[in-house]
Amino acid sequence: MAQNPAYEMIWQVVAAIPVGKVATYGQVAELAGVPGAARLVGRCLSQLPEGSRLPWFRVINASGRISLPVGSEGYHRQVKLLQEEGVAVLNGKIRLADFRW
DNA sequence: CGGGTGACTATAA
DNA sequence: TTTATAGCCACCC
Repeated sequence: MAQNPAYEMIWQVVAAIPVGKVATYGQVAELAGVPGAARLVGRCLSQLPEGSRLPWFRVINASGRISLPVGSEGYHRQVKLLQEEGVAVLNGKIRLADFRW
């Protein structure tokens, strides 16, 4: 899929996010060694195959919200998966205590 | 090399 | 709190 090292790093970082916690795109980018490339992270996740084991749902934007269109299938799935891990999602916002920061 | 794009961000109004 | 704007980075024509 990605021959590009940045993508592999991103996947590695996302896979390292602990269960029950979330991280922002910007933070993932930084930890992946490509600070400032938050958009790259989003691009990377958007291209993930559906059956991927990557915990993509643990990645949210800097506002503590899900970056998928509200009401979309992906949005709904992300909320469900997060709540199943104990991450509180109220009014579309992830509880601050669930962030890694 | 130039221009458009996106699951982003920070800042200003 | 919401909307605009302007940077951001890598990718793809």
